[in-house]
Amino acid sequence: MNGMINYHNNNHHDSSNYDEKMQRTQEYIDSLEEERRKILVFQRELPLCLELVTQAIETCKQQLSSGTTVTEYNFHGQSECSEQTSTDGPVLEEFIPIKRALSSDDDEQQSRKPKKSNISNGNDTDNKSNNNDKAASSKKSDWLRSVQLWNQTPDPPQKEDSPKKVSVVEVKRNGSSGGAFHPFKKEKSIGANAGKLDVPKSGDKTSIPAAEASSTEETGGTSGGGGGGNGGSKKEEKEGQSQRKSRRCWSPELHKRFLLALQQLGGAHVATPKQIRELMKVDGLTNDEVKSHLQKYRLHNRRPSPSIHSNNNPQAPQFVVVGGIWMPPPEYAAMAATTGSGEASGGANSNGIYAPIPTLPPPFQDPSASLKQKQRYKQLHSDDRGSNSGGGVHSNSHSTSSSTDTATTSPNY
DNA sequence: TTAAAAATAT
DNA sequence: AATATTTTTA
Repeated sequence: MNGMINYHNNNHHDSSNYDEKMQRTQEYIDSLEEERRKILVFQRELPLCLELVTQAIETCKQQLSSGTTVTEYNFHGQSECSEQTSTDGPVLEEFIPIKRALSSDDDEQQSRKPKKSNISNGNDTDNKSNNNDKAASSKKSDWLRSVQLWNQTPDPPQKEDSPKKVSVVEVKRNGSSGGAFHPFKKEKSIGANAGKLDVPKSGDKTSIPAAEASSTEETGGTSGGGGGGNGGSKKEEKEGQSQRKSRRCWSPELHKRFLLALQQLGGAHVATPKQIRELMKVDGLTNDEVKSHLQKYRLHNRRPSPSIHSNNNPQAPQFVVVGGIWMPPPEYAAMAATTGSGEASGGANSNGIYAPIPTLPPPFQDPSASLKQKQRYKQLHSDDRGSNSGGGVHSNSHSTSSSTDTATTSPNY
């Protein structure tokens, strides 16, 4: 701020050289200070960096005040940077990993190419040329905005924090209104579960996708390829199956329902899209959507890597699969203990990631499910699941009832 | 530019 | 119905 300090007001001094040096020093200090402000945000992560910069500033100021020959602090002379832990300027160059050009929130230059906004570091070979610090303030703000980008988790509106620990260190910018702009807004209280779940989806698939401003709510905001408001036209396109459906977003609630259905059907591998859809009772949900989601779910569910078996990595949260459904061990234990009703809420954790599993113990499952399990027995065993050397637990025949096979994996889904 | 999610095709 | 591929979005 107040970027320009008018140093050298009286440069009448013919020793222009001196003034020049002073000026450059001052500029450098300014740059350093600005840099420091930036780093300040990452105080936790880059304490040493902060310290370095601070020291550098002090050093420079001393030099400036003492008026001694500051002459050569050639910043990027990479020459001496090797040995010196001296904490002087040059080091700064290392720390500028910042990439911006992430989303600029509000100002959209539509259709503008994202010009590469190069962040101008303080450093410079030709400091003269780019000493346009015009950007001083604006630059700062931009940068600050970008700060929260790094973990900007697009977490959906999601019901407020569950009591669970929110361990994340991140700075969320939730508070502000601007935050989530999930196109869909579902989040009707499902907990209340009026039985009717308003689906985020537009009315029906068959109808022309176009005019969807669906009355009640939501419809996929992202106007699809058709472009949202295509008032336009292009009827000649065969209406039957024209545009792609607008992308539907599976809200946590929706997913929760999905999981619920899944569990009632006996697991992801035995459930069938149609059944799932019917069980979910979500209005407007199509088979294809469920199918797609199921596919993704299975995909994520698959054993991540055979390699890590004996390696119980303590830091990786482990999940246990029960009847084809993932659940965190503690919950599983608890549930197993109580044999209680399956209403352990699951679905999405606070991160908005799927933390699967409301599950119910094997005891009660749909008879049809078990039937299907039998039908599908071959398939289940044809895939890679036992193929790897691991401790092939499951080759032994298992009755349908005790289908609990356990495995550990990453919590990806 | 990549990766993930959803839609669509086979 | 399951899986593969393509398209869209972050």
